[in-house]
Amino acid sequence: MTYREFVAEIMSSVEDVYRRYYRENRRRIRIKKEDLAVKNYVALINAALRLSAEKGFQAMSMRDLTREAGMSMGALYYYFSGKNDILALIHKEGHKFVKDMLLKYTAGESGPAQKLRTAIRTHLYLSELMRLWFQFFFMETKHQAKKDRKVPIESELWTEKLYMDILREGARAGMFRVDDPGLVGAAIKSLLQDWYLKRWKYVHRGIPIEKYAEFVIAFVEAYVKK
Amino acid sequence: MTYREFVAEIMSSVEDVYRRYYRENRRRIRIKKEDLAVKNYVALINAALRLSAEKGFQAMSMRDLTREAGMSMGALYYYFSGKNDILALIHKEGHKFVKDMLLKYTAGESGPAQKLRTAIRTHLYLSELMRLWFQFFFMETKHQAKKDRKVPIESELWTEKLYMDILREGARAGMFRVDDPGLVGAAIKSLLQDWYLKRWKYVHRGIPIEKYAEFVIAFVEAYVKK
DNA sequence: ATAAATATTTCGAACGCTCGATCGAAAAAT
DNA sequence: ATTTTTCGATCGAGCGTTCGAAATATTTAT
Repeated sequence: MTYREFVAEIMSSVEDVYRRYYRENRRRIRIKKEDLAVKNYVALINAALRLSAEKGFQAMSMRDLTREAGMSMGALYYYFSGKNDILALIHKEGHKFVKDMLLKYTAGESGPAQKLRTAIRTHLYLSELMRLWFQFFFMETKHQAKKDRKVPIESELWTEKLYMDILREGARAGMFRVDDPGLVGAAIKSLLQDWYLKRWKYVHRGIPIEKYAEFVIAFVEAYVKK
Repeated sequence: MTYREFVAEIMSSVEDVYRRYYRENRRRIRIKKEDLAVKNYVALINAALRLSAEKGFQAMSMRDLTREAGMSMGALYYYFSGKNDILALIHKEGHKFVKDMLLKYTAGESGPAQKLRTAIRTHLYLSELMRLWFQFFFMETKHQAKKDRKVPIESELWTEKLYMDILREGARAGMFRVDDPGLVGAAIKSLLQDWYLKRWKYVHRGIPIEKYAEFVIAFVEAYVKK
């Protein structure tokens, strides 16, 4: 599957993220009309992700955000009851979306070899489609209060476990040789992360995402192949 | 070489970093006594690195810094003419130190195979010894003005070139099979980075640094081995 | 050797500014 | 007529930086 095909398939599910957030938090949210809320959450989160990528979430002021989203301070506080709500939305809904998509795409595969390839490819494609989200996950996690670090840490461990389970399954089936699935799982995550954390490097060298996916798969398989 | 041995060898060179900074910037710096300056730069940068790791450089206030270093606001501004000077010191002197050490340790090795192993091990050990520096390099680069991103970007590309050159040398000597040394170099950097960016994971699992070094070397060699 | 004079360093209050958040009034939708 | 949403001025707190006075260290004069 090429990246283009992947995007075409998945694009429609994106707005659902905001609709679910609105429905789950109706009581807190002062806006009553769902469609209006969803429309403005899309604009606000896109603006917040853009500004956070530029200067960091901390350095982004609520005034910056209103300017970027074309909204006043007063209106903004009808959608979020504070700056921290924005951070929480991105982390919580974002990680849930990633998890759902990874599960959906890997569930269809039969053998561990093919499952490993599909997981890597889907994960990489997702990180490209949601580039600003992934960058946000990483950059804006470190310096949070303990309780706000829970979601990102659990998500990190969950995806790593996804890879570990595939590797173990392959080892049981006699297809892989894996002495330490934990280290290999961490290595896969690290290689995938490099694509969006050092994006400027790969863009500058003109490396297409499909080629990078092939490279990561080959790199990992060289180590686990019997 | 174990990590302990490496630390014992290198520790003494650390204070030199501050002494050189002071001598090269004497004109700007309002403190006249070199030893006093060096002593307080050590305390100030250590405090700045600790606070930056905790809450990020942006979120660290100059008042936080004076509290952590046991110094008043007025005194602080005798050592730095602004918050940005602190950032610049860490980036510039830090990267220079890393480069010097990598060169020093890899220069001694003869063949490309041994050179690759030594580079990986030295790089990893350095990142552990200077953990807060490396974390700072990564976290505090993204959101800087263009001109302040130059040093980190050049350093990233320099170390990657170090690996690329070793890989090419090995390919010429017929010892390695490397189709794309750029991608392999980037992958090595990514794996090394994971050690200090996701340190909590490795600490939590009780993986010693020597074991991780062996893993990275084995992982890379499995791919480049003919 | 000691006191006076000078140079160096430290101190914390104060300044101007921007921040996140609030609020009552205006506008728009129902 | 009522509800819902938007607006931008306003608040107190905290920011980076400055500054004149106090404290300390060093040099000079006696």
